[in-house]
Amino acid sequence: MVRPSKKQQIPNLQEAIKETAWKQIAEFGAPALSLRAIARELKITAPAIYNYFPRRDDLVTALIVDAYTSLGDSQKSILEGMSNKDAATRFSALGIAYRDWAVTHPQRYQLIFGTPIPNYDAPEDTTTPAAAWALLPLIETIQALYDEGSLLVEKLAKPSAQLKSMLEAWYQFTGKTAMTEVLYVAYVVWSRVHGLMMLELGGQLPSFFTDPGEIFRREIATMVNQYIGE
Amino acid sequence: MVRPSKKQQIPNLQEAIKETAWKQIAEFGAPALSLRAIARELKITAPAIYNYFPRRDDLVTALIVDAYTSLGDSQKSILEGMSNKDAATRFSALGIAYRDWAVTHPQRYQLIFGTPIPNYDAPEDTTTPAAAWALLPLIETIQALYDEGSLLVEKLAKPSAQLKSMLEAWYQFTGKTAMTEVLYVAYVVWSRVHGLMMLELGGQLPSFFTDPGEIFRREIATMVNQYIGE
DNA sequence: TGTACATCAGTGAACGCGCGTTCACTGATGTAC
DNA sequence: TGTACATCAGTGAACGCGCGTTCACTGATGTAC
Repeated sequence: MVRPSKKQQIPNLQEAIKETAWKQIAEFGAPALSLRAIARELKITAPAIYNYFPRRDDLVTALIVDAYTSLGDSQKSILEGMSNKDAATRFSALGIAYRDWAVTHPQRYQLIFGTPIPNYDAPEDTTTPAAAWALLPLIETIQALYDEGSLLVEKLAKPSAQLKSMLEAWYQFTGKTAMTEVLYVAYVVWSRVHGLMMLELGGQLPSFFTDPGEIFRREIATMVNQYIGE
Repeated sequence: MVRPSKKQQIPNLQEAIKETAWKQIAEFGAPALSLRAIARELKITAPAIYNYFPRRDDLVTALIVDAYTSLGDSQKSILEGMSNKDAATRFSALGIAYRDWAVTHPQRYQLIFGTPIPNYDAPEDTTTPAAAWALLPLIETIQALYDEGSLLVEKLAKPSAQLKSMLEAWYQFTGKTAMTEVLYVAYVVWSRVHGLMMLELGGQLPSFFTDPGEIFRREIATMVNQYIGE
């Protein structure tokens, strides 16, 4: 007969904490995340969490980094084995995958791109690289289009001096790996995709909005027509 | 000599409460809104607020409705006196005004279009009409373009059956005042504009992003080229 | 003009609650001899 | 194989705090006669 132990027996408690955190974020929203609620659900005491995350913010940071990494991985893996496909196809696949990831993990999406959690200060040195990682596949793909000459740069209006210097700074920031035109297109593409996702995930659309995915795919096609030639 | 009164003397306390609420939302974010904090700042006691807002959610609802109304008024007033201007000009002015409003009132923008407040349930019958009012000028303007034949509907790909029926439902919802093609374009336009604003207001852009407004104006111009002919 | 009374906006105390975090502890497990 | 000891993950009690909401009250103001 096994005596009930006073100690918990959850293997990999660190992961269990994060999983439970995601569950709660999904249910009550990121701003309502609470260590005590997590502990309650895991049937452990709140201070036990401190063995893995010294402060609440550290847990939030870990969740954010995980989310960025998960998105970045998903973007990256969709491109793998597609290098033989043409530019427009790769670009579209990236867009579709972006939405798929967001729809599958709406909480993760809201956490990294939605309204920031109150009283949480993101440590930039941890958070920014993770964010850059998530959006790198998009930039790289557009840069590849540029390199092969199928990005319709001549269609772009001449940027003002101020915009030019801003893009220049961004160019420096990327380690001169992505051209300013590429960065501009990437930003515009991302903003469009992001806008659609925020509307779709925000839960504020009227109930007759049954197929935001269709509109999303059409917008991707629009962008392909607009920015990709050949 | 005036004896100090035990009672407060704030004229129009209702408005003062809302103003203070906005101030706090701006500073700490909407999810951190607290009646006690508002009372503290106004130097009144918390229960006094209950004379004006029976529950915390009622205050939040009032703020949301005010925000929608404010945006709608701003959109509407920008169109006034512009009926003699051409379609593209009116459309652009609406877009620029949208951003101006959002930049001037970032908290209001986040409250109505950002991540919803946890533990707050919006009363749809109050909130939805206000939201519709805010976006009406955009829809009306695009409908006017459609009516005068300058909306490039032939450029739009044929919608799938599902998208068609969804737009049909929306058409019914507007009281058959806006055509399905108009609604589609309005949604796409709104999503683009919304995406740019969320990125700009989210505060998550790197510091070298000095001029998101320029990109915004270029996107408006892009949309004019894309959707408006003649 | 002066008094008695009703109204009602704001007060102050209290409620029950959940939160993040600290602290000394316990008891199961692994290690050394 | 058996004992002594160190390690350390998780416990339980406690802290100080802020929250939304309730309640009986007070006292300034307006109204009726």
